[in-house]
Amino acid sequence: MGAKRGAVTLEEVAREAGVSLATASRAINGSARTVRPEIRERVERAARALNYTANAQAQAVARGRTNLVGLVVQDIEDPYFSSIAAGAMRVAEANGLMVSIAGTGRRPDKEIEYAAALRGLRAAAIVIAGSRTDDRDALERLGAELDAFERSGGRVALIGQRRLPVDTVVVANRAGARDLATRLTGLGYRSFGVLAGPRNLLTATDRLAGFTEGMAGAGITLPPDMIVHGEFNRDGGHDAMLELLARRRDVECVFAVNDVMAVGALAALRSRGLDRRVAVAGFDDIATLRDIVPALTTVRLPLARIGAAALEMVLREPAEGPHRRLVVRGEVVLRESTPGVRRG
Amino acid sequence: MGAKRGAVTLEEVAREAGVSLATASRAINGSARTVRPEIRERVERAARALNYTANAQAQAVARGRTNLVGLVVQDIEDPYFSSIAAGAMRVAEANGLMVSIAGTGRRPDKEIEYAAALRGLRAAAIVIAGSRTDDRDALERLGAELDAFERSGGRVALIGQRRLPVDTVVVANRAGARDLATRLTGLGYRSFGVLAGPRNLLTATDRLAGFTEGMAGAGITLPPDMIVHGEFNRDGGHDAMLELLARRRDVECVFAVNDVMAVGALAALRSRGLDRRVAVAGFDDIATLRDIVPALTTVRLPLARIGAAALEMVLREPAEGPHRRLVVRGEVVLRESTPGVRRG
DNA sequence: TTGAAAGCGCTAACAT
DNA sequence: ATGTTAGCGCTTTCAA
Repeated sequence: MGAKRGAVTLEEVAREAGVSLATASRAINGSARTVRPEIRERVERAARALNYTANAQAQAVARGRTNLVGLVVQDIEDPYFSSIAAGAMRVAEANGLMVSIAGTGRRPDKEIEYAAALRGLRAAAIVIAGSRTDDRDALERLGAELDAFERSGGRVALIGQRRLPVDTVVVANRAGARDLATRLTGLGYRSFGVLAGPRNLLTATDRLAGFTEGMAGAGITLPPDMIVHGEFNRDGGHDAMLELLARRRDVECVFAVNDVMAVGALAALRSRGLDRRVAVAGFDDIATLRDIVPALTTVRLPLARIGAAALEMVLREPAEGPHRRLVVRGEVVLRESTPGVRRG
Repeated sequence: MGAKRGAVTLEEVAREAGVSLATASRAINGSARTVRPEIRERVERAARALNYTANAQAQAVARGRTNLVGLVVQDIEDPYFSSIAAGAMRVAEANGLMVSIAGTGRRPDKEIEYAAALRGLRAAAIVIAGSRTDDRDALERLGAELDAFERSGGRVALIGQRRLPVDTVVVANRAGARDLATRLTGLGYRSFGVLAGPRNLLTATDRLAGFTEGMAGAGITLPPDMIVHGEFNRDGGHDAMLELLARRRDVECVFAVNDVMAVGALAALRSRGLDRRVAVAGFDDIATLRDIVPALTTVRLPLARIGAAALEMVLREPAEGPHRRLVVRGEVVLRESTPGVRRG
């Protein structure tokens, strides 16, 4: 069977069933009751016999639309993004869509490149998670590309990047960090350090800003030398923690702007024998890290729901007019890593 | 600009540049020096002016091939799979390919469904990670679908599923678990328990079998009631650990068939105050878990490399004849979670 | 209800 | 080197 090179085409199915191409198309992929049940049955049998699967590309060209959606993340290996992706993929599956994922490795240029590629694929929609640069130029070019994508008929949703005029799921990083600071000061901490991540990453800077605000609400100021910037990953947290310890030994509580960095910070503290003396808090509440010891105080983000919400938003008919904006708030979860200040 | 609905077509670019469709095609997407630099420049300028991006679907239909590869994983949120995906995506990017990812949620049917969808998309290749069921029927249907996919011109690589006649990256689960058992017995442990995962998951059963072999090599037999089956995730490890404790209190060392389960087991032990008394080992060496306390003894698998290797293998010209098979071995990493038996 | 035929946007012979 | 034209596999008018 299938001696011929290449895939079975609809024409072969039609011939096998003894009907026209058009009828075969209607019977298999077309709309409902325009074809007689008997014929339909015959066509379907032929299709099955030949193991026919419609060429989605050809359908896309003919129909002028695809069932492909694009998802752009920084790094699929990072649990933050893999959870978002999982949520988006569930929605895609529920809607019969295929998902094309691309990882940018945190290079803004790649985002633009992939957006263009997805425009080339005529993707129905594109969701970008993690475009959080504040680089004016890159942002502008991304905006232009997304604009072109929308004009060509696609829909766009961003996660977190509130500076572009498209549908957006906004994560309340600032508010979450503020709440966290409030709770931590409530626990009696007075001397804080922040492992702040990259300077040009909005997610990171928002969390830093929110935390500072929360501290201010308790009448505490964050000294500049208590802020250490670094990479947004485990090693970044580790190294920043060591740097902070080199600068100041009087820190009571450290806020790492994400959980993965917090884990690095804990490792650094452990290597110095300080893990019992310095409290650590993170952000995200990464599922894989919920069992670490000490259990990590953090701000829980419903990551999968965020990914799902972004795709759902973009799949709904566009609300012409202002772009939609869904704000997702995090919830502070206090755990053992911030036991509170012992008095006496 | 772009007042017209829909995307800019090559024809518009050609008209704008005052050349024929064919010339425009050659200048932009075609092979090299068949078009005069001057004209090429003119076409490129027109394309840029109109913000043209080739319709990849139409190209695919015309060329008879795509630059899309499919990746099927069980659950992208699971770090095991997200690392594999990251590796595959790196290779895809290096080769100018787009990656379509699908998650099956561990349902073999979904694997078949997605394979069919990818055949419909005329994907150049498809990599399936985690098809490890031993369900005869599902396996057969998957085999048939992959066969159809290959006959229609696509290439297939499997990760781990050695029972299907296609290119495969085989993870030496058995050997890894055997080595692990050998090392653990060498540490002085004599009484073992195994948190074995699902009965019908080959990855899990292979690891159990290998571990049993390794123990046998040290003259130890694994009593049937020391084996507890359960889910392949954190909760599965947690619950299985509790069940094991309910059955036997004399276990010295527990082997969880993957790291995520091991983390669950550690949590269970901790809840019983036994985390200092029972040693725990896992499998995979998940990056996100490398900093947990106690540091987890495990079998390191180069997951990203495995994903990369699978795609690379399938991208190379098919070695007609027997299907290729790349065996990846894991490496035992002893850490604090298995400190060894104290004598005296 | 069915079929013939004109596209969809692009590539690749085949001419010139 | 460039243009003409016939496809690629499918959908969708438009007739019948």
